[in-house]
Amino acid sequence: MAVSPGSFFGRATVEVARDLLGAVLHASGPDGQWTAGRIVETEAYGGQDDPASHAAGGRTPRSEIMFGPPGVAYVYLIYGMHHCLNFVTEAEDVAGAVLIRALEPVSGEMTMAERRGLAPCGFRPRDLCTGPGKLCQALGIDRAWNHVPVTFAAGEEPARALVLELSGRRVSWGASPRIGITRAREWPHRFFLSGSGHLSR
DNA sequence: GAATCGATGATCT
DNA sequence: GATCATCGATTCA
Repeated sequence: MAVSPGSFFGRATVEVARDLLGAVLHASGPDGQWTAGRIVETEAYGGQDDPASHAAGGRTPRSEIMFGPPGVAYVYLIYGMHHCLNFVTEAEDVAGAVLIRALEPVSGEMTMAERRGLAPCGFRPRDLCTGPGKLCQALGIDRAWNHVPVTFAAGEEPARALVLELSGRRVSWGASPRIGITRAREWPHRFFLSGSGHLSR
């Protein structure tokens, strides 16, 4: 793959959200355990022009990261108990981020189940990563991952590394309105792999 | 299977 | 003090 993380993520948020579909995300948790899943559902969030975005009100201490360099993780806590994983997009000083909504587990399912508090055997793979909060728990991601750079090849990092495998992406995707928000609901900024059995509800 | 509802804390006004 | 991009338990079917 010829592209760098900076050039891949430093594009229009909607394009990045669509191009992430089918890519495999590998993450090494705080315990050094690797897990991986295919990205099957994303949502694009913009800047001041997007009323549903954290950056809608301009730069604040929290949204500052969305204006920063592309290709890093943005993790925040929602409803007091769930983490959400985003990737920063667009050029520097332009706000944008892609929310990762659902994964199809590829490897490390046992580790995921353990982190999610599910039984070691008998759990359903569909219960592991079919939602933003669930996949963060399964991958061991919390706010300590803020600013973690996304790379395209495994490095030496023992823990809290994000490696994205862009090869082998599928092309059959769809778009729909975003989920669970109250503003700008009608924007078709949610993207998903057609026919995936691992989409969020 | 679908619908309802409460928990919970960082952030910003 | 209002907001919020969720989940899981519970209910009804």
